[in-house]
Amino acid sequence: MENVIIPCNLKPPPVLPIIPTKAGIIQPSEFSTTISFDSHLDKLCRDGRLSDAVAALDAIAERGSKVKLKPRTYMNLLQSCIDTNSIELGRKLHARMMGLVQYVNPFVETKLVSMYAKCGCLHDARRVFDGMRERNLFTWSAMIGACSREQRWKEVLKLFYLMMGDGILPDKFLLPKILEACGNCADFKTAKVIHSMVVRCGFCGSIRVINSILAVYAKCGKLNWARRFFESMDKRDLVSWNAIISGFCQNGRMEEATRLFDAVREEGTEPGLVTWNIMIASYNQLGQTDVAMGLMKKMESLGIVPDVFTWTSLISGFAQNNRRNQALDLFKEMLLAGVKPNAVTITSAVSACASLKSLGKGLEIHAFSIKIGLIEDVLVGNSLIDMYSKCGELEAAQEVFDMIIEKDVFTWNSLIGGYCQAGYCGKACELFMKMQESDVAPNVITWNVMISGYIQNGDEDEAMDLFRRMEKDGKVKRNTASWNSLVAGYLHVGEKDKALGIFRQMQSYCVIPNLVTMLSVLPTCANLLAEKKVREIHCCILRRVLDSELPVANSLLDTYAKAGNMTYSRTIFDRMLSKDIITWNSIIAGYVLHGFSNAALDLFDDMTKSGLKPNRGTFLSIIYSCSLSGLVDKGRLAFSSITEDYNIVPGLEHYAAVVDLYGRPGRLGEAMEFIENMPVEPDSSVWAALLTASRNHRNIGFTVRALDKILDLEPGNYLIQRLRAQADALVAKSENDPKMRKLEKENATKRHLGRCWIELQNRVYTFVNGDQSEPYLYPWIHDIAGKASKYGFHEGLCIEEEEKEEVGRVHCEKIAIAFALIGFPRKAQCIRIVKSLRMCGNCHETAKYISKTYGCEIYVTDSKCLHRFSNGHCSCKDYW
DNA sequence: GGAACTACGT
Repeated sequence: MENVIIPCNLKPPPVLPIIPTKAGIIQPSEFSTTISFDSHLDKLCRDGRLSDAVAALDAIAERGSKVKLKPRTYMNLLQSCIDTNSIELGRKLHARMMGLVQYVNPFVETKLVSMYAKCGCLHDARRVFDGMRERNLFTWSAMIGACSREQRWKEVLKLFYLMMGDGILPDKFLLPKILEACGNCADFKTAKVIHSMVVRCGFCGSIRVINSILAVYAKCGKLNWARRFFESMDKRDLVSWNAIISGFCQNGRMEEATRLFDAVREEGTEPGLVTWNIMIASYNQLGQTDVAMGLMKKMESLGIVPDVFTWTSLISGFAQNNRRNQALDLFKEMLLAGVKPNAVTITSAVSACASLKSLGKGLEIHAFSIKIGLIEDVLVGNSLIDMYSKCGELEAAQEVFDMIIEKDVFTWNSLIGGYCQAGYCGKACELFMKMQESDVAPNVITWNVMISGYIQNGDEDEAMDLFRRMEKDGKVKRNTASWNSLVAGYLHVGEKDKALGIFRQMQSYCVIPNLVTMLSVLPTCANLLAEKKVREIHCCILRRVLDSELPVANSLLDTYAKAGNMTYSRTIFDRMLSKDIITWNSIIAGYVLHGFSNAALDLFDDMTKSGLKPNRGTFLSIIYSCSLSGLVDKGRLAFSSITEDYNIVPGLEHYAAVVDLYGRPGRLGEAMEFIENMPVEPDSSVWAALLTASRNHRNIGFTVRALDKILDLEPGNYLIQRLRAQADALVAKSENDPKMRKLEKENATKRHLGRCWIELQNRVYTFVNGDQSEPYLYPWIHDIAGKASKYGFHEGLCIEEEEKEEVGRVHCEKIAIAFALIGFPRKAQCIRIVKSLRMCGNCHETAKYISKTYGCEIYVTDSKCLHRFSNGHCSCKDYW
């Protein structure tokens, strides 16, 4: 601002009194000229004394004087209110006018509408507008302009039709706004109406109107219309090019967009900053952030300086493509380049911090946004609330919430969600109540957030109550996400069956499940008992055409593998058009699970040939495949290449896999040496791998060492205590060890852990060791077990997880197999059993024998691994 | 009195 120098010898001008002594008449002694009350008020306005002018009006009205002012005076007063953004004075003025103006003047009323509209009081503008008897083009323009500023596009279109009904046509200034609304509502019909109107009324001369029409066609995805229109244009400017390029970009047709981008030059125009921005933003949205980055470099080399749009779209592109740290680096770079971020930029950067749960960086940007005066922005505030909630800093989130003056539904939802996530349902509920009293109504998301908050914190009743009430009390229609909240909530608290129940119910209510539903429900079926359920869900996925969604296909193939159906898993894999690292890892892990190590290794080769980089999960499967195939050296090589070639720090799971690798062929010494040289402290999974190895190779010394190490780490582990006692008994060569008896007495409740489940004809049956529910099975069991032991049973180190089988205490999996084969009306071809403990050697041999003599496949998942018995062999190669 | 093409959060 310039400094105004006031000469010191000059007296300040006389100050106008608020009201002349007699209404409307000015005392000649006070003023050089006689002026009317109208001009008195005008002068007050011009001098910036708007409040005095209003006070004068007030005073006059209080005296009861009937003053008739010129409409022009009111308009000037209102215009001053607009210029100085003085909404309170404007309201006062409005109230006075109601009493003072004898006749309704559409011009004054229009001014009122535009005052309210410009000050953001859409409601009041609408009230005045609705009360008007006569509206002119200005009136409609003011109202439509206000709605368009507030992005209330549907209202804009409604107003447009009303206006046409009144016989008033929009002019070339109003048309672009209405067309913008058409674009945002995808209202192609109205756009066509306007197009023909423009042609008929001769507005074709306005390039802005023409560009707007082009933009609507492009935005509505009517690219052929847009192209034809574009080609028919007599005159095109850069904006026209931008509009058509943007249309192709938004519909993902990047090739055509690029061709058009090149065509700009051919026409002799240079692509401008906006043109580049459109291309850059599109590549970002498509996840091709590197291409976008390259474009920015190219644009800079051509001398075009990236602006806040360029930077912001790159930052949000990186943030949304799991490259949040780079997004924040870009943010810094932008500041260094001297480009001032705006609310959208800050929002993107803060949301990157939120996903990173990086409180430090979030705080920095919070402080920065205060510095540059963006803290009151609702967008910035909302993202900060989200960031603080995700970082568990609810007090800070609350503080930001309290600071936001004009809260929107996101503001409320973010904080409510934050409290729910942190488990403070009471606090969330309090806010939920307050929100209902505020002028922001809870939307379906608010209700869903509350529901999932309650259910994840174990308050099922309250959640169901909200779920029932939302439609009636909340006047909010339930959506798929509402049902998903219930499904995910039950899963969160481990209630798989209830989650599946909700899934079924949702289908009976004809609610269409979506990707999220499938991704929640599928993993619940990742076991041998649920194979049929997986097929059921698979059908549902096909019906909803969700099989083309990569995450769904990945989850489906993974679940099939875990449910024991490798054939379907492979079919899905083969039919997938695009595959990512998760796809490959899932199928490879599936083959390892089923003991097909060669298939796993072959797929690993295919995967690396396709150019994908293996990650930790891939390597884990590969080491286990090598272990299964006895390829110790190859396995060791794979383990070394984790660090050497891929720069990944191996996890404990990788170390355990290497112990398994040495352990299988009985290279126990090397396994032990490997453990001793580990750079990290081995955990019980590493020792458990050694335990398995030493048990399988009947090395009592190593067995005891491994058991002792595990007991150090998990002193309360009953199973390990039992095995340890058995080992002592074995060393003492006494079958009747007192320690063992003491242990079993103390843990009487834990003893009957031998339990298994089997699914037959859509029903799951449970059996415990020595189960007497089907006594007629026993003769068959004893007969088969006898034959099986002759067939090839060799005693291992007799340390088993459950008590020895005696007469009348047959292990449950034998009973289950017998039930499936002879107890059930239809003989099963494929038997699927889940067992709580590790199978004993005898049951394992029996299962192998049965698979050969009965020609069936038997799948047993025990606490160690999946056993697939077929034709007398087991997928674990007798090492488990 | 005023306009077209570009970036965004649960």
